[in-house]
Amino acid sequence: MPTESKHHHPRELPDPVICTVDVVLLTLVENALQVVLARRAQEPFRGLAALPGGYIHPATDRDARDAAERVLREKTGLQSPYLEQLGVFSGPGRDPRGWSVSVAWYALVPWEALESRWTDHLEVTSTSQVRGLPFDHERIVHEALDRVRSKSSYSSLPVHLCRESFTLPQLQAVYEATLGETINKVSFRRKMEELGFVEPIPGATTGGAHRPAQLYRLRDEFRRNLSLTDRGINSGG
Amino acid sequence: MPTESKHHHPRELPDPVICTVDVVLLTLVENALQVVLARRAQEPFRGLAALPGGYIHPATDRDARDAAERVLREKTGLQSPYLEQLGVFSGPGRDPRGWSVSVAWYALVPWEALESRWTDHLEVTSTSQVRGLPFDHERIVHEALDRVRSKSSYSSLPVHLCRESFTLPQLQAVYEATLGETINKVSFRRKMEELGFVEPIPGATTGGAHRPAQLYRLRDEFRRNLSLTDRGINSGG
DNA sequence: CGAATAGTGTCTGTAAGACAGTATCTG
DNA sequence: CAGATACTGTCTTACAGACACTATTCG
Repeated sequence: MPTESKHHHPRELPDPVICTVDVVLLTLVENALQVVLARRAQEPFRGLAALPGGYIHPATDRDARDAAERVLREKTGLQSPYLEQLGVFSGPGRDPRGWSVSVAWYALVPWEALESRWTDHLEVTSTSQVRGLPFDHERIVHEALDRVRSKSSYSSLPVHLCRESFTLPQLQAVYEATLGETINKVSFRRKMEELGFVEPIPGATTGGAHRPAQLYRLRDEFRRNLSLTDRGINSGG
Repeated sequence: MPTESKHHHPRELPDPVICTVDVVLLTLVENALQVVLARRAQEPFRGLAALPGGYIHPATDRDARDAAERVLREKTGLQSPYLEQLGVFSGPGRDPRGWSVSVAWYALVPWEALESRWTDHLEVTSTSQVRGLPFDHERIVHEALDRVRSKSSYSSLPVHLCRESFTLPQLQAVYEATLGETINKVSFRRKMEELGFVEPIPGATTGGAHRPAQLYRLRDEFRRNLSLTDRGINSGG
């Protein structure tokens, strides 16, 4: 990858670049998408709520994904949520410490996974009103939301916001929350059948008032890989 | 983004990370997708054909995209091809110099844009037989191909492999090349009408034998932004 | 039985693919 | 006019959305 044309001398390395990871951790509270923020323990922006992030540690991280998983673990205790790379945000101005590269990731977890390990340096904000974030974190959040919305329209992505077991009406509500629009019930169920990433849990149904609903679970093959369709789950992608 | 918990002392920075960009430059020769490789002028892997790449230069690059554009300019003379971020490839093993982060990009250009500035340190390889690339460049190429194929099925992406003016049958052939499958002619023309990213050039048609074809051009609004459809241009996404 | 939620049957409109037709050039 | 390529009209099929119907619980 290097290209400089100094001949015969040991070549100069360019100035070092600050290498970090940032994670947009999304969850659903009462069918509204929320971002999880962590109060910063260090400068810069100490005390401010920001995306969970940190330096890449070449000594211990196996790659950038590993760094993102470590950061998530350190700040939220989450072990292995659904995690996907969003992209790189870079430049001299985004971090006051200097020219930086941040590998941004987004993660989806059911609220219940967070609730148990909650600590007071964490907070949740509705995605519709994230404001005042340091660095370029607001831009990162918005790009993550765009990505999640777009992927939700043709994949099993939103299922990772659901608990271990869920009903189809619940899953539909989750899709509607991430897509920001209502979905036709019949079409939705047809699509879920076609995509085949959920399976009914034999004999398990919801209790409570009204007709009980069949409980479903994510099929194992789709824990790490999404199920995709080209024709779209809703009308407008 | 940093998280270490040293109190009151200036915190230790982690070891530096090698920061580079790599570009998967794609073009079409006789309706077959080709990758453009550059022979490496420097160690490691001096003399081997590899993806055009190089260090990020914090002193002069405004961001990673700027670095990728510079690298492309330096190695191929290309000024501003269609260029999109693919993602980050990282880890201790991919570069013999040490723990590295490469921001990978893919670019699409018409063959004619390259032909003129060709130099002997460049070579083209059919995407179906890229082999023996250093680093993890083979993986990067394959991910770029997946991405291009997938985006081609619902966007105007492939048009960037066409020259300034082109006919609809030519454009269809380009789509078929990137998708690797034939497309129904009527459906294709309906889709192009619907997507609306091309416009007929008034009065311009092809010469030569047979019925002349209407020449089209990319509409200005879609030079930097793709035109998207949710329903797919071909059958299988 | 009524309210409420879960789940299905079926009709209709829309959009994609197949196929065959018409159009326009060269030699 | 034959051959070749560009373009279009139209039929058929598949799928998405609308809507109404049935099913099953609780009180």
